[in-house]
Amino acid sequence: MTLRTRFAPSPTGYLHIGGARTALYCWLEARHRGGQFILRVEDTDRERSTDAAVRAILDGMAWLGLQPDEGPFFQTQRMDRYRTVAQALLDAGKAYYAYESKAEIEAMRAAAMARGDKPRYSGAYRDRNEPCREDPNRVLRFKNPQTGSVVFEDKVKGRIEWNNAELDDLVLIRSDGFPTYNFAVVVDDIDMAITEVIRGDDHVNNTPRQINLYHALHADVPAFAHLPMILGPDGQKLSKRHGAVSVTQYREDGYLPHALLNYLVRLGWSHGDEEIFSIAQMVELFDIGDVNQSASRFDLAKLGWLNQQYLKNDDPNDIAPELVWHLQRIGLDPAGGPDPAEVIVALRDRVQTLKEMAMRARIWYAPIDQWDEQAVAKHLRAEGAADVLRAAQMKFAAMPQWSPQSIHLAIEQLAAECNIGMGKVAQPLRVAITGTQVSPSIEHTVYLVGRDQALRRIEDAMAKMSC
RNA sequence: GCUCCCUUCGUCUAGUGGCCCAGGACACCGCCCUCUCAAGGCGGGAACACGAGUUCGAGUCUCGUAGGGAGCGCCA
Repeated sequence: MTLRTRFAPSPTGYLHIGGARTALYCWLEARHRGGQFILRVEDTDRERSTDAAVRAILDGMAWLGLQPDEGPFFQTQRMDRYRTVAQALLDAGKAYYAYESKAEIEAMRAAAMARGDKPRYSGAYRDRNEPCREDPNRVLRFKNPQTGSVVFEDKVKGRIEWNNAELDDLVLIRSDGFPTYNFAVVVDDIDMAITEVIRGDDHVNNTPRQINLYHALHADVPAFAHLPMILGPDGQKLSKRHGAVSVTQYREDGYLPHALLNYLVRLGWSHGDEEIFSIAQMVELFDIGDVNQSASRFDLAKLGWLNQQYLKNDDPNDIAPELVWHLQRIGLDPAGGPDPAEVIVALRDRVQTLKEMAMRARIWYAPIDQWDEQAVAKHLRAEGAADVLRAAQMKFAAMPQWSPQSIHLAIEQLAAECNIGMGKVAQPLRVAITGTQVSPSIEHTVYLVGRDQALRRIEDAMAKMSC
């Protein structure tokens, strides 16, 4: 039997970091073992599910490159199937109707708590064998075994044993006729032939009752792997407070999908001392059984470092479209300036994100809009700066070829001729070209702005100096 | 309250009884390089939650304590 995993988000919001890692692990496990990865949308909560959320999840997965082999399937389209299975369970005497109102159940829970038990349903209708009747409170409940225990070998957490006495008779079909989560998942996972259920460890508690359902339905029980949570930097549950939680927000913040994937795969899993993994390596090395058991915190600094690694090592031409996207986002016209791939090479040692890169690239795509007056005072109004700029301007105008190498040579010559250090040439030039005292190497700064623009900006700077 | 899960540097982790007076990475600090800012190179500080037990020997096995988390829904 081939291995099949599934990612089963509920469309009540965007794809968040925790969900993305679950999806990644499901996808990797399937790829690693030559199996299939299925996407199923758990939208039985009609109040909170939205089409926009479905789209957001699909977009997030597409951006990350986690394409499902099958799906998306939607639970709302399988209602008949759940009802059929529920009926079968009822006919087999493994389920029964119960008619308590919500208030009565509340009272039951309170009473159990008062006794020091966990709040649970009493099973009052379990053995009454009453004839079925119409009632707004009618739900179908599962006859959970009352004795013995459920044992399963979790691929991440190890052996987990649960006493059936701890479990109450869960609702299968709600009073509105819709299936509950625990019932729908089991039916779906059976129908979709899922062999390995990988999900967040907030589901461990559901697993024993689901296993009992598998047994009642005479189905093979899949393997389970429960992933520890991802916490915010402060150790608290990840939330909007912590900045970006949505995967698409990471695109907007300038991260490469590969970097995010790499960060996520290392959060809870490792392979010796390795930090950087190509997608192919992840697929080759990942094993769900090697995943850690404890929760981990999200560390933006490390993601930033990883992102820069990819910025530095990927082919600039591959990254260029992403940079163009960011340039346009901040209102810059990529056509009105240098080749984005060359910009990437000039800036990738200096920034961690494409968003920062786009902002720093402004100097080449737009005129100087604001002068750093401190820089002007220090470098432009300095002794001899005017002569240096004039000389540079002449050299630049006369150069047969416009390239970083030739510019570098020209500046070196100029420094030698005037018998001054590189700094005395580079800094005034930098301020003239960019309006600030921080930019990439001077030859790239000058080169990327283009010859015409360089000559013009030097001219403007000299005009500024004299007034 | 009850049940279940978790616990190695600030963070992510290596470690499957001797190779560990605990290794790597990020972050931090220092030095070098240097036209600014970076990147890079070199170096530094920094952890086995606590207590018993098993063993010749424990980060590694067992039990307990403390701390953290999850679940206990006609939510998923």
